[in-house]
This record gives sequence, structure tokens and C-alpha cells, in this order.
Amino acid sequence: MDAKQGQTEMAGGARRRSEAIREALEDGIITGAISPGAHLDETELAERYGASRTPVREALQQLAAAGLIEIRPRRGAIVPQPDPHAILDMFETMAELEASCARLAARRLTAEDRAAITEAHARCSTADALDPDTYYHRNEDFHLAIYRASHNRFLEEQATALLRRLRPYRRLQLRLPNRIASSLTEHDALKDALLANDAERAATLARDHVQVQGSGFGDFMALLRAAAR
Amino acid sequence: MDAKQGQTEMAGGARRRSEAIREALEDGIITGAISPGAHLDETELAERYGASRTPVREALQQLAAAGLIEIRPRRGAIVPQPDPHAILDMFETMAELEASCARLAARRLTAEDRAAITEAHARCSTADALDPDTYYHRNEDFHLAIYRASHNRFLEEQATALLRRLRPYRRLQLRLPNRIASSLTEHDALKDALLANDAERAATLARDHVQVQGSGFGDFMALLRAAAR
DNA sequence: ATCGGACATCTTGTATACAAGAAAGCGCTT
DNA sequence: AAGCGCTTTCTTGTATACAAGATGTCCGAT
Repeated sequence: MDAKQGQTEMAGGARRRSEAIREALEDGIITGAISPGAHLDETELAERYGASRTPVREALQQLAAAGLIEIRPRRGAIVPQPDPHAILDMFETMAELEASCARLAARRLTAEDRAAITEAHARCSTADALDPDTYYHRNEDFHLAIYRASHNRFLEEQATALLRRLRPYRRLQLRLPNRIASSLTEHDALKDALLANDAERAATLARDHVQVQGSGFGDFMALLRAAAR
Repeated sequence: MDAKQGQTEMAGGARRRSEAIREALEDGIITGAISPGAHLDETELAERYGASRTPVREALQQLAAAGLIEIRPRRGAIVPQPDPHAILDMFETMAELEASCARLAARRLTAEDRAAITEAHARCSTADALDPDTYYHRNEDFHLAIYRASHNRFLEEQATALLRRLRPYRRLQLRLPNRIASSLTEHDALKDALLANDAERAATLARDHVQVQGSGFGDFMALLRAAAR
């Protein structure tokens, strides 16, 4: 990846350079284009994005504060390679946040929420089960619709941020055999509970849907190991 | 507050200046020494902390990424004056996170957890009910013990971060008449549910304990209004 | 008195230079 | 060959200077 490509990554609008660089780096980390374990060299990044070190450093400060990278004083920034325990902790927390969103959503559904959730579910159903990427995007839209339907802006933001952070691993999950089919079934039950205003049932279904548990646990761990190679 | 005081605030250890400035500012915001609505002038802060603008800017980037301040491009950083709706959203999310911590803790208690929670509760009980500040600190220790007992490091960090962010408002709550007494009663029931490994009951008690609801709602809103003057 | 435009001032965003600490390399001794 | 100490190089942390945008002030026209 050369300097011109970096500058293309952050094209668009009269934004601060530091902000554009932060977004480009965040995307690279979340999509895996920047590998876990990678050292982020300020001078190299400055060249790549056609800027001085200053906005690069500011971008790195922001990423560190958001927990996406680690800055070791005087030794530079790295993209951490989370150990499987940390990933599981994050998934468990994601499950809890999704359960909270579902419980609140089930009690607060507006007509717009109902329509949005129903449509998002329908779009998941029509995605080709052999195409995990399309399913992945529509699956995410379904989840986002539930966060929004909680009508708690702060909770929505927290859940969305963690969803973004877990993207690489959530993509992995969809590669397991039959995972898309079972995901769809779970979505269906969850949609029904939401539309029926059954808060506790929605919370339980949402938590179980996201939680890495049972036979999926070993499969997921195996995928993590394979992805780390 | 003059320049010498700023430098005293960040004394201690061979840390990066930007880190020390961030911590000092964060504390100022959380304790209310830096008022909501305040404009954070880089040049003034640099003078105050005896540094150049560069580490000040880096500290501000971190604070913005953590959601404690807002940076408006080319117009500077302010400490936002959250509207009451945003505060309530944060409290509701806090209640959900505390419910999650309590549920997981009730299922995972070690002997150390039991001792820590029991002791923290006992210390709350011996605090002078006429001294909200002492009670406030011990109350917080009780909550932190529960987060730790969840044995989910990520969830513990998220809950702790939000607890810190809500400190000004949680302090306000303890000034309501009889709030300390009712808080103690609720802690007692929560401790019992935890020690009895009753996950669902613990979750419900924890959520209700933190949630701003019922007759406490109007009282809390009145306190917010008074505090904004 | 009010409004609009021009200019000055202030503050932020970024580039560049210098200082400081960490890591790597090299040579010598055991 | 391994270990240690010294020197060099590299990278990060910070200070300073310059550029750019926002805000405030002043003056003239109506």
C-alpha cells in the first residue's frame, strides 16, 4: 500500500486531517487490513496520508482513547492482538448490551420501529445463504434497528461502538457451517418477541443470539486460532 | 486557579505530559471544577500546566474520543452541558450495565468476591448518614466490588468508565432526603441476592437501585436544574 | 440608530525542528 | 559463543512557527 492509496482512503470533504486519518485507520483496523500486532509508525503513516506527523499523532491519541490501539510511551503504537479471553469478554458484554436494547425496544416500539425491524428481517431472509458478506451487512442492519428502537441514544451509541469493534470476529462467525440458517431462525423468534412487546423474552433471545456458547464455543475458538495464522 | 496550581495537579511520576494533562482535565470535569459549558482554551491550558500547546491538544483529543468533551473544528473544545434527556439515557444505561454485572456476579462469586462485597456493604452501613461524601465513596466501592465479581474484564471497564462519568450526578442524588437510608436498604437486598446466587433477582435489584424512576424522577430533575444555576 | 463590509485579532490546525528515550549495532572481554 | 558496555540510529514527545478559519471591532452608508 503506497502513499497515493492512503490519500485516496481519506478523500472527501473539508474535514480536519486528523479526523480523516483516524477514520481511515479505524476502518483498516476493523476490516483487518491493518493486522493485529502491527506497529503503527508515525512517519510512515504521515507519508502514506500525505500529512505531517502532527495529525497522525492526534489520530493515534483518539484511537487509543477508544481502546482500538495501545500507545506504549516512547515506544510507539500497536494494534493489540487480543487474547481469546478478552474477545469472549467483549462478546459477553455485547450480548448484555443487545439484551438491554431488546428489552427496552420491546417496551417502546413505535410504528416506525416495527416497520424498520420487520423490513430489516425480511432483507436478511432474502439474502443468499451462500453469500456471507451480504448476509453480514443485512444482519448488522437488523441489529442496528433494534438498538435504535431502544430509544436510548447513549445505549445505542455504546452498542454500536462495540458492534463495530467486534466486526472482524462477527464476520468469522458467519463462516461456520449452517450459522446463517440458525442466525435467521433466531432473528425470527427475536422479531416476534419484539413485535409482541415481550420484553423479557426478547432480552433472553437477544442475549443467547449473540453469546458465544455451547458447541459454538469450540468452533469459534478454532476459527480465532485459524485467523491468527 | 493560576499556572502553579495547574502544574501541581499533574505532579507525580515520569509520565507523558499529555497523559498527565488529560488526567488532570478529566478529574476537573468529573468533579465539576471545570464547569459544563466551559470553553477549553489551548493557550491558557498550556500556560496553566507549564507545557506547550502540543500535549494539551493531545490530551484534548483523548478526552473527546472518550466523550467527555466536544471538539468543534476550528472553534475549540467545550465541556458539554448535557441536556437532562442525555443524563437520563446515561443513567438508564448505567442501570443496565449494573444489572448485567450483578447477574454475572451472582453466578460466579468466588470466596474473595463474597468477602469483598460483604465488607464493602458493612463499610457503607457504618458511614455516618449525615455525611454524604463518606457514604458516596463507600457506596462506590460497593458497586465496584460487584463489577469485579462479574469476572468479565471488559464489562468491568465499561461499567467503571460510565460510573466515573456519572459521578457528578450520582453525588447529587445522595443529597436527597432519606436517599442514603433507602440506598442502604437496597444494597442490603442486593447483597443478599448476590450471596444467594440468585442471578435474576440480583439483576432486577441492581437495575432498580440505579435507575432514576418513580417519585425520585422529579426530585432528581429539580436537583439537576438547581445544579445548572 | 442600524446594518453591512472591511480589517484586525484571536484561536485552532498543521508543519517543522529539536530533545529525549529506546532499540540496534559493534567491538571487546571472558 | 555469550555477555557486556558503548555508540549510533531510530522513533517518539514536545516546542515553536506558520497558515487558515472564526470572531470581534470599527467605520461608513442609509
